[in-house]
Amino acid sequence: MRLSTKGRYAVTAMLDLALNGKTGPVTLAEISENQGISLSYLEQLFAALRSKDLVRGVRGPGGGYYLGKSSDEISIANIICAVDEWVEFTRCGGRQNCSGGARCLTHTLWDDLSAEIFNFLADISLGDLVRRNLANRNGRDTSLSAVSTSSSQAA
Amino acid sequence: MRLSTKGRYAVTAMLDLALNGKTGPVTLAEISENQGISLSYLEQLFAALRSKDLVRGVRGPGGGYYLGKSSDEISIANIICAVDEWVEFTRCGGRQNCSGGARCLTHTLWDDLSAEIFNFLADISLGDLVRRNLANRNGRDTSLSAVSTSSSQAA
DNA sequence: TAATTACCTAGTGATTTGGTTGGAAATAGA
DNA sequence: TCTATTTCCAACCAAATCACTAGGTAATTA
Repeated sequence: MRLSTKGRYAVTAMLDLALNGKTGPVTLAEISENQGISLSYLEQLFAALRSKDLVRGVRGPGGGYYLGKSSDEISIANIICAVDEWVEFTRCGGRQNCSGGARCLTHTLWDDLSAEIFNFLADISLGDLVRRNLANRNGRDTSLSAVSTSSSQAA
Repeated sequence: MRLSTKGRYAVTAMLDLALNGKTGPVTLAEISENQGISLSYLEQLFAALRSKDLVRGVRGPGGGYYLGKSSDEISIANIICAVDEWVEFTRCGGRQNCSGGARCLTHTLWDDLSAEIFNFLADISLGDLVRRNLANRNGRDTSLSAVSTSSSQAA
């Protein structure tokens, strides 16, 4: 898995779209202005998002972008994978030349952990984030998703 | 947050250390051999891990690295933060010049999500991963941590 | 026709990645 | 004490990635 600033930009832009796209299409110029991301960089990100059907573009005056599907059907994992080229994990290409077994062992552990992280992000949708915010206008600490058993360790 | 191949290398190396360090110190040469990571790159990673007291080095023949504390006291988030320089999230530096409010809104949403991801990774320890593997020798699908409510969405 | 917008391609400086080289300091064993 | 081993440390490097700029073309509206 890969979670970089590029993915953050994409998620941020999609959030902007989910929040402001209720009435009509949102232009990249608006998102650029709102989020402080350069227009051309947004174009590149949205090319990737469009290829995965996460957004739908409308050309011409009055055009812009819509979400490609309902905000509940778009997970954070979907967005990050679209722009960050889901890096395939080196799992020794099956079982070949995995010297000693110690290598395969840690690879397996890492793969399991990666899958867990992916599932975590796949379970949070754009809709979840938006609703959480609306519900949290003056309240506090609304749980983001079904998953929320944090405690024990801090930074 | 930031989850790159660099962090993956660090987690993988720490897993190797947790698995093989029961009897004595583990040399970087062994980890390099086991995991296919260059020795010098490991040195750089372990310099960062050492500065955060996640590992303890012993010089000289028969030397190597120990875990700096119990594997239960080392979270995945600890490891990734040590090598990846925990990127501070642009939250508009407080509340200044955040045009329109739409920007602050998505920033807040992103910050909340980031915190959630961090908590998720902070709740998984090296010890969890090791125990999961031992428990899963011939069994299947042992839950990794307390957190495991996945369903609904897939890739 | 003109303005607006998505869409496309190429390039660019800065940073990060993952690695190499060449050591120095500490320690165990001969 | 000498030597081998190992961590430690600094500088440097090619390749990739990041975030952006520049300069268009295609579709659509008024």
